[in-house]
Amino acid sequence: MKTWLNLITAEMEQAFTTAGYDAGYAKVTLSNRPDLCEYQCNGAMAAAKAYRKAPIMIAGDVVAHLQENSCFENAEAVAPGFINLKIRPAFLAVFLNEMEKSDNLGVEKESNPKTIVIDYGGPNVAKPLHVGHLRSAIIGESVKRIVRYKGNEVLGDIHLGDWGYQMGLIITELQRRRPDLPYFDENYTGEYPQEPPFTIGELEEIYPMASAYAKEHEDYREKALHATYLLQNGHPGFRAIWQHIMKVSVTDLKKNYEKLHVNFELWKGEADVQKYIPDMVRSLKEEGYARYDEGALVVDVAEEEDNKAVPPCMILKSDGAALYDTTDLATLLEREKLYRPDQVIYVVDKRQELHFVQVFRCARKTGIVRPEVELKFLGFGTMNGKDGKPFKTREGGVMRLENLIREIDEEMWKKIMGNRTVTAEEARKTAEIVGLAAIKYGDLSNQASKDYIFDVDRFTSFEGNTGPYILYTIVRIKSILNKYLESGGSLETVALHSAQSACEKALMLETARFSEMIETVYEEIAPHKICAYIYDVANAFNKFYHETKILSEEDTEKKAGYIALLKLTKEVLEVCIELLGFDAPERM
RNA sequence: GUCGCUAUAGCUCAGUUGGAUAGAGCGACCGCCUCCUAAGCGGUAGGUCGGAGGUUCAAAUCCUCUUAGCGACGCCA
Repeated sequence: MKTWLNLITAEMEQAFTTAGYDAGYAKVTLSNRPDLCEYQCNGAMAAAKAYRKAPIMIAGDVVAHLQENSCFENAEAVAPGFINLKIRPAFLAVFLNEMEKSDNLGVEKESNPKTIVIDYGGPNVAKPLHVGHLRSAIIGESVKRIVRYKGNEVLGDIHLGDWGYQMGLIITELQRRRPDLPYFDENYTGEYPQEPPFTIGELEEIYPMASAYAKEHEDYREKALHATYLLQNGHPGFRAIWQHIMKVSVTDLKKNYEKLHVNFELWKGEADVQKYIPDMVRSLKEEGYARYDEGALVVDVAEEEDNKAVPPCMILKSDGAALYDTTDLATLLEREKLYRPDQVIYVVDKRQELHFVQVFRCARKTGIVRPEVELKFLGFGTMNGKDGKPFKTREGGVMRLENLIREIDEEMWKKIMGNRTVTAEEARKTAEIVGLAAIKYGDLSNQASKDYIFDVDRFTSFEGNTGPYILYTIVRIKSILNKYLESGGSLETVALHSAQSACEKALMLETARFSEMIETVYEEIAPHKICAYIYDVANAFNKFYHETKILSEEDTEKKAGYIALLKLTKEVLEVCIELLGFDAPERM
């Protein structure tokens, strides 16, 4: 099904063509002067130069050539050459009824579905999730849902940090506390225990303690580094501990991400790709891509057009150890091998951009990825506190994600209890649903690439452009539809009619934009445009609601038309919040 | 030092890829509940789009210069 804008542009193109002008000038856009018109076409002004004619002449010409019964109820040429357009209500109603009946509210699936891997999340095993992980999770999940909605095959990969120094630290600390464990007995030959020697609570206490201690004590640090080395080289006892750490930690991570409504198809990590590194390094050397520089093995990735120096991609440190360039290359290698993706999208802190430029270039140059694979870096900005500086706890420490969520839920709960008479238990559940919406909407309504200010008071507010306001609007619609059903109405038989009031038409025009909006969001990977859109829809609905008696409308035909419009509005809003990654409650 | 990003109302942000009088929300002020959730709706005040040039019928948007803030620049990830 064509998008609304394409549909009405097609009529304008037809008018341009019959008037003797290139159809390329016929693009119709949303009006920026709502007081004058609903849509406009500025093509006459662009065409003026090419045809050596006054723009107003062209505009008048085109208007005269519009078909008698076109989708435009009114078309007017205005100085210096604008064409102001008003939509014929009956035409709009027909479009919306078709949209309602179509499969995806009129959104076309990708004709050549791609296989896409999205790399987001990126938590470190054994370290608690903190606010720094929030943006990647929220944005990545939304991006995943958007590209999937368009019909692509999408794999979300959490890309765990599970192979680093933190593992050595934990092993070292565990050994200090419990040297009697079999993992540390070099002569031990039996099976290691099935049960992990720690709980998630202990693990979370061990890591920060060991990390701080190592900074103060050089010998301890050396030991942890050596333990890391032994682990990475297959020490059986340490491998067994590593397995325990992974199991305990991943279980906990799954629980936490679930709370955020973020889920991953792939729980791959750095450890999974270590096995590819030796062969990869060998072939990079053999094929002449890699060279030694100051003792380190590097691949040059600078290009002539660069106006800044792009340092080479480092494959091995001078001590022979791999580093993150290496791991990311090996990860691409594995993805090619296992999934053959058409596209890989990285949702990562924008400060890592240079690193990914290096990795992408190196992967292309050396043939680790096929030339046609699209590698995309989606950098996001920092989440700041009200003071404009990176978000911290009141004490100045790193804010744990759990605590942040708890704080928001608590705030939400207070507001719900203060305003409505619901049971405390229902309020708890609702607070969690609304709280998640508050956090996600607060994040996603900003452009991902920019830094933004995380303001609890503002995000949890029910007023203005917030998650709770959107949910409130949906709940209002649900409530009316439920009452309609209770009174014996059916949602199956209703159909939209031509708008009879300005606010009804405004709401219909907003809903009609849905598929066009999705196309833009998909092309630009811009979730914040979904937020801007649903805010417009919610405003249009609330105005309509305020001015229209729906359930008490006596003309049953008319009432059914209203109900159909509400139903469609609800569907649009629900698809949108689904793509943003949160749900609406039944009541609030 | 080099390169990049950002700068729009008191605050937080949009701005349909160059169009008409630059828009929202919050905060301030003023109205609207016998009525489907007032967690709503309407209105008033608030701007040299960081600054200076340029490109053209038209610039917040494109180009150059400039100021300020932030960030990245081989052996951490």
